[in-house]
Amino acid sequence: MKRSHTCGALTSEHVGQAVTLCGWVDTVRDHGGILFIDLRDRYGMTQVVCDPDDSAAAAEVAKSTRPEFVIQVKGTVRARPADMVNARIATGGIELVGESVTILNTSKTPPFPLDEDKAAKVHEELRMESRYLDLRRASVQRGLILRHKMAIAVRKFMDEQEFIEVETPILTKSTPEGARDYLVPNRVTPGTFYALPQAPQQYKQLLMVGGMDRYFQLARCFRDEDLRADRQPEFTQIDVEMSFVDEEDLYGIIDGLLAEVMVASGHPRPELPLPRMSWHEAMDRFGSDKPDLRFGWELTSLADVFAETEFKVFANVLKSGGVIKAINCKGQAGIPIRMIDEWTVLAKSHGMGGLAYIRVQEDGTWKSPIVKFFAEAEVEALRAKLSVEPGDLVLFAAEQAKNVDPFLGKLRLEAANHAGIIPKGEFKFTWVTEFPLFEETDAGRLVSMHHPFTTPKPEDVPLLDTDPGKVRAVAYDIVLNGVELGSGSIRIHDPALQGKMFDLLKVSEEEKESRFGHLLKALAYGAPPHGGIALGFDRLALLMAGGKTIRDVIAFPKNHKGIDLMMDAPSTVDAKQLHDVHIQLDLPPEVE
RNA sequence: GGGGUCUUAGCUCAAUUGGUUAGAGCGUCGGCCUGUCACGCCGAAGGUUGCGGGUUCAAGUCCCGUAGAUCCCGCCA
Repeated sequence: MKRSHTCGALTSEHVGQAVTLCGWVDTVRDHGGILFIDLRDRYGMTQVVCDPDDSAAAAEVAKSTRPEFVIQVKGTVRARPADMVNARIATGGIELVGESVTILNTSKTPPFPLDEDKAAKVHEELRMESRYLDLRRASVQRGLILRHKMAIAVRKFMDEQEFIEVETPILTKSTPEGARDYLVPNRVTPGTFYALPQAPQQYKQLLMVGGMDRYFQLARCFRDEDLRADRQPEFTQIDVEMSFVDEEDLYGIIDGLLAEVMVASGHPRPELPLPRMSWHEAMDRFGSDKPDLRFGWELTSLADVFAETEFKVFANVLKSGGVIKAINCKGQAGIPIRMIDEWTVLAKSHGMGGLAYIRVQEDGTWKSPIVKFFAEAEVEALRAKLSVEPGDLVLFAAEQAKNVDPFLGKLRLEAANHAGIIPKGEFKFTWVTEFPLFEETDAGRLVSMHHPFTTPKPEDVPLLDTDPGKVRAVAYDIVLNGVELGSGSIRIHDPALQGKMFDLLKVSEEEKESRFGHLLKALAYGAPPHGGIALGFDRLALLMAGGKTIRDVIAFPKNHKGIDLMMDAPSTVDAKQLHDVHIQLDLPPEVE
C-alpha cells in the first residue's frame, strides 16, 4: 500500500506514529522557510508541516507542489500546540511532520476553483465538462456517498423482507404508449430495433407469474422526453412487485422501506404508518395529486357561504355547477400588486375569469375589489370559515372544480414559495390513494391514468358499464414534500376484467396482441394476484440530500438537452457503423 | 414545439446617458517571508465583451439574427 492511513483518519491517538499519507494538495502555505500543505482525500484533510530544519529535502519537494498535485508524504504524527488547533477539521488536533515528500503526479491548474464556496457559484456547464474535478469536492462526494448508503439500506431491508433482486433486460421491446423509447438498431435482423426499457413493468409482472413472489430491483430506466431539473433521460427506480397482496401489504412494506432510507440518510425515522389521503381529498384540499403538507393554506370551499349571494360572478358560477374556493395566505397582505397581476395571468390561463382577492389591513379593514358586493352575513361567514385575521391575503377562484382545484393548487405553491414560508429540513410523506382509473383526453377518449393493468376498486366495477369516468383504481402514489416519489397499483389478474379494460380503452385485438400479447398469454397460466410500485431513486436521493437538482446526486449526469458535456455524447458515428446496423440517415435540412 | 433568464480575463463579477487605453477580487506566474490553516506583503502577465450583421462621428451598452447554458410550459402510461 502506498499509504498507511487516509487523510481523515489521524487523531491525537496516533501522535508519535510513523505514517504515510497520499492525497491531493488542497492548499500550500509557504512561509519562506516552514511550509504547510493541506492534504486532501475522500476521507478528509490533514495538515502536513515541512520544516527545512527537519528535512531540507522534503521541504524542497513540498515547495514545488501546486494545488491538485498528487503526493505521498511519509512522516511522524505530532500534536499541534494548543493555540494552533484547527477546530474546523476533524484532524485539526494533529499534524503530519513531513520527512519525505514524493510527487506522484502533477496537475494542470483546474479550469474552475475546487474550493467549496467558489465552486458552488461556477456555471454548472463548466463543472460538468470536467466532472471528474467537480467530483473531488466534498459536497459532491457527500451526495454520491448518501446515494450509496440509501442503496445499501434498500437492499438490506428488501432482503430482510424476502424480496429477491432480479435484473431485467436493458435491450427489450418497444412499447408505443407512454414515453418515447430510446431505440437500438439490431444488426442481425435488418430493420428491427430493441428499445431501452421505460420501466421493467411487464417483466416484473412476468416474474410474479413465474412465482418469484417478491421482486425488487434498483432498475435503470430510459425515457426520451424533454428534461427538467428533476428529470434525466436515464434514471433509477426502486422497482417492487409482490404476489398475494392487497394494497395494505404494499403500504406496509414501502412505509418500512422509506423509514430505513430516512435513517440511512441521517434523518429522523418517520412515524409509521405514513399518512394517507384519497386522490379526491388531495385535489379538494390541496389542488394537487402530490400535495405539499409542509404548510397549510388549504383550499376551502365557499359554496355554502355564497349560496344565496347577490354577487353575480359567484352566483353564476354556482348556478352552472361550478365551485367557489379560496386560500388564506396568512400574513401576506403586504404582497405587491404586481404579484397579484402576475397571478391573475395564471388564473386566466387556467380558465378563471380573473383573480379576486382580499388584503386585510393591520387595522382589520378589508381592501378588495369585490367585498363591496358581499352581504354583511357573507363577510362574517367568510371571516369565520377562513379564520381571516389582520395581515392575511385571501385569494379566490370561482369556476368548474376541474379548473379551480389545479389553479389554486398551483397558486398555493407559488404564493408559499414567494413568501418563503415552506420549512426546510422537514419531511412530510403522504400516500395518495384511490386514483381515478381513467382520464379523458381532449378528444373524449378514455386512457389509463396509471396503466391498463391497474385493477379497479371492486365496489366500483359495476360503474365500468355505466359511468367509467367515476371508477376508482387500486392505484396509489407516495408523495414527499410535494414531490411524487413513486407510483403503483394492484394489477388485474382476471382475464375477463382485463378484456373489459381493453374494450373501454378501445384497444384493438391487433394492438392487444402486438403490445401486450406475451403478458396476456402469461396471465392466462395461473397468474397470482399481484401488485407493486416503483419509486424514483434519484428523486428520493435528491430529497434526502436536500440538493437543488437531480444532477447533484448523479455521478455523471446529462444536461437539459440530454448531452453528456464531459463525454460529448451523443455523437455522430462513422459510415461503417451505420452500415452494419442497416441505418441510413435522413437528416433535417438545417443539420449539415 | 413555446416562454423567461443568462453569456465581459482561467473563475466570480463591475463598467454612469452610447464617449479616453474595458476594471476589481480570486486564481496563475515571479520575488520576499519560519506557525499558517481562504497565510501575509510586493510585482507581472492575462480580453475577438459568445458569434454574425446593423444603426452611429463613436457600441460591452441600442436594434436584428444566431449559438450555448439554465429554469418553466407542452411532454414524461
